[in-house]
Amino acid sequence: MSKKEEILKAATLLFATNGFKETSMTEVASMTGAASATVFYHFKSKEELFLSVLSSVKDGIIEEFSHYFGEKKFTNGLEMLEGTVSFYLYLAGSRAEWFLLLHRYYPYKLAKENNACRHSLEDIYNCFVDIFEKALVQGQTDGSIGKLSPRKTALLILSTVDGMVRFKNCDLYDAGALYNELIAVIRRMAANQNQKI
Amino acid sequence: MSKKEEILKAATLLFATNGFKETSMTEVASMTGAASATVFYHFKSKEELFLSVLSSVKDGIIEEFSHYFGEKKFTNGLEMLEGTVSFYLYLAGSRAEWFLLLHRYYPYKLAKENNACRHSLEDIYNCFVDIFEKALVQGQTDGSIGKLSPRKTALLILSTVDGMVRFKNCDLYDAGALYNELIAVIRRMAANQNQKI
DNA sequence: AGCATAACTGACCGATCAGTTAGTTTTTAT
DNA sequence: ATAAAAACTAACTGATCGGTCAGTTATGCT
Repeated sequence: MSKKEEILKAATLLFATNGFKETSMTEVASMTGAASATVFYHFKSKEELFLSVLSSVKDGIIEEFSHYFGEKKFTNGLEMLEGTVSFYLYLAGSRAEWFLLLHRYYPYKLAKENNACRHSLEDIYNCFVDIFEKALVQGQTDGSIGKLSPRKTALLILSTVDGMVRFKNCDLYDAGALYNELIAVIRRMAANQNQKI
Repeated sequence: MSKKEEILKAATLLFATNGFKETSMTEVASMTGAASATVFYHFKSKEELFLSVLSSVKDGIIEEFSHYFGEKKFTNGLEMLEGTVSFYLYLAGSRAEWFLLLHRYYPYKLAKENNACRHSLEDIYNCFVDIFEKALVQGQTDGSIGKLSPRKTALLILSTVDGMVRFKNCDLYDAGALYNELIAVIRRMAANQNQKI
C-alpha cells in the first residue's frame, strides 16, 4: 500500500469515528508515521482529503454490491429484497467506518456547496435505492411483491434499514437483535398478500 | 426571556445547525448580544452548555408529546399509531433544530462517557418507543393491530420514521412526498390483516 | 553515473478557540 | 440609602490547527 493509500485509509477511520472538525491533519499524519506536511503534499487541503475519502467509500460500496449481485442469484423479487437487506446489514458491520461516515452530518452539509461531494452522496444513495427498487419491480413481475410504488417503497425500506444501522452505531439498541423482526416487517410491507410463497 | 434562556436558545440552534466543535462560544455570545465571558458565567464550560441544551430538548419533546396525547383521543390502537407518526413528522418540521441535534453524532459519542448525556438521550428515545409500543399494545387489545412483538415493532417503526426525517434533513429526499406511502406502509406493517377497519 | 522528478520533512506562521481574571454594572433585600 | 449579591464584561492566555515553504531524500529514466 502506498503512503497516499495509507493516509486515505487512516483519514477514513478518523473522519468516521471522530468527525471532520475533530480530526486534525497531524493526527492523520501520525497514524501513518508521516509528517503532517506529507499529507498536504498528497492532498492539497483537508477538504480535498475528505472528498477523496468519500469518493473512495462510494467506490467501495458500489464495488461490494456489484460483487454480491455477481455471485448471488435469487428465485424471485422478494428473496432478492431480503437478500439485499441482509447484505446491507452485513456491510454495515464489516465496513462500519463507511456507515459511520455516512451517518455524520458533515458530508451532507458540504454537499450543499460542493458538487463533487453531492455527486458522491447521490451515487451512494442511488446505488442503495436502485437495488431495492429493482428487487421490488422484479417481484411485481414474478408475483412475489404486492401492488405498491416501487421507488417510494424502496426509499422507505432504505429509511428503515439505514435508521436501524444508525441506531446501532449510536449504541441506542442492537440491530442484530431485531434482524428477524426486520425481515418479517419487510415481508409484511412488500409481499404480495394474496399469494403464499 | 432571561439572558440565560437566550443563550440556551442560541446554543440549541447553533449546535443543531453547525455541530458542537464547529460552534464557538463567541458565536453563541454574539448571537445574544453578550460578551463571551457571560456565557461562561451561566454555563461553566462548553460541554455543560451542550448538556443543558440536550436536557432542554428532552423536556421540550416530552412536553410536546404529553400535550398532544392530552388533547387527542383515538378510537383504536392503529389510529393512535398513525396519529403518533403524523405528530412525529409534524414536530420534526416545526422543531427542526431538535431533530437536527439528535441526528448528529456528537451527543451519542458524549453519552458513552457522560451519564447526564446518556440519560437525556435515553429519556428521549424511550419517550418515542414507549408511545409507539403503547399504541401497538392497545391495538392488539382492540383488534386493529396484528400479532407481532410490540417493543420490537415499535423500534422498527421509529427506525423508519426517524430515518425518513434524517434523509429529509440531509436534503436527500423529501419526507413530505412520502407521507401517504409511509402511512400505507405502517398500516401494512402493523395492521391486523384478518380484519377490515 | 548523472539528472530530473516525485516523495517527503522540520520549522514555522497567522488565526481561532475555550477558558480565566480582575474588575464594573445592575439588581435585590433590608 | 446602602450593602451584598448577582449579572455582566474587556482584556488576556496558552494551546491547537490548517496550511506554507525551503530544503532533503528516494526513485526512475537515459
